[in-house]
Amino acid sequence: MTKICDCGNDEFIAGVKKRMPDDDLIIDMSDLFKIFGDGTRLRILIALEKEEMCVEGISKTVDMSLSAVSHQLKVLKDAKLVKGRRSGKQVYYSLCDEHIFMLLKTAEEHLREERE
Amino acid sequence: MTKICDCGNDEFIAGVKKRMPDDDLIIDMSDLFKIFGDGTRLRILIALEKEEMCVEGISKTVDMSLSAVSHQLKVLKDAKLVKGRRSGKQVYYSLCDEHIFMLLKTAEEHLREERE
DNA sequence: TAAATAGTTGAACAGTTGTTCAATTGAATA
DNA sequence: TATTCAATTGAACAACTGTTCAACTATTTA
Repeated sequence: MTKICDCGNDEFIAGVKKRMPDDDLIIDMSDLFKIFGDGTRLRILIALEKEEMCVEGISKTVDMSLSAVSHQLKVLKDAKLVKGRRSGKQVYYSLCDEHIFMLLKTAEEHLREERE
Repeated sequence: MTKICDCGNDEFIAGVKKRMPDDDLIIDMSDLFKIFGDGTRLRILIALEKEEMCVEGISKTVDMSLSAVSHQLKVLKDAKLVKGRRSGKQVYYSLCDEHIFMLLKTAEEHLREERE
């Protein structure tokens, strides 16, 4: 008979809702994570952390076709995660923001710890 | 005539490759990010950071059907991000690991900074 | 200017994902 | 025990995603 769960109480739910970040921020967050959530893109980002590279170099490093890499670079560029600078025939890509790399490091460390 | 890009040099590529994390880790990382890359799951995680809740409570908080929430809870449970404890008719869910929450906070802060 | 090289782009396709709906399970209560 | 409530599960379906292929653009070199 006793109500254990407070979830029937609308005020309780409203209280939790109020403490959540606003919807726009949550959408932005999940969009950002979505970008990291693909192996090819993640490998491109990690590769670019090591070296600035042209598309062909990235393609060889991550073992993906030139076209596939170029498509993903566009996604990363649109998300302002990488930038390209043209030099002659090549376009050299690098990370926009080293800052974003803390995210990847944090995830990496978490998983490493989880492993042993 | 001068070769500007070092990407034609196989040793250069091999060098970058060697400095990358191994494939398994990259797959684990992208799998983790994939989970955060969905708005419903992200909202569930953020809600559970605030309060332990039963499925109906979560469902009301994130404005999704009971079934949709339950399906996503299974994904989160399989990934060891949340755990459930049964108490009577209800199952109460909470975060497995507050540690993982640093990731979300890092992303949130990054986006907040980017905004203004 | 013509050819070659580096990269981009759009359409198409297969594979994956998330939600809904209906059926089902598990626990408490009448 | 039969009923009710809370949650889970599986199938189906639509929407989305990532790769490939072919065509195209931009820059350099012959």
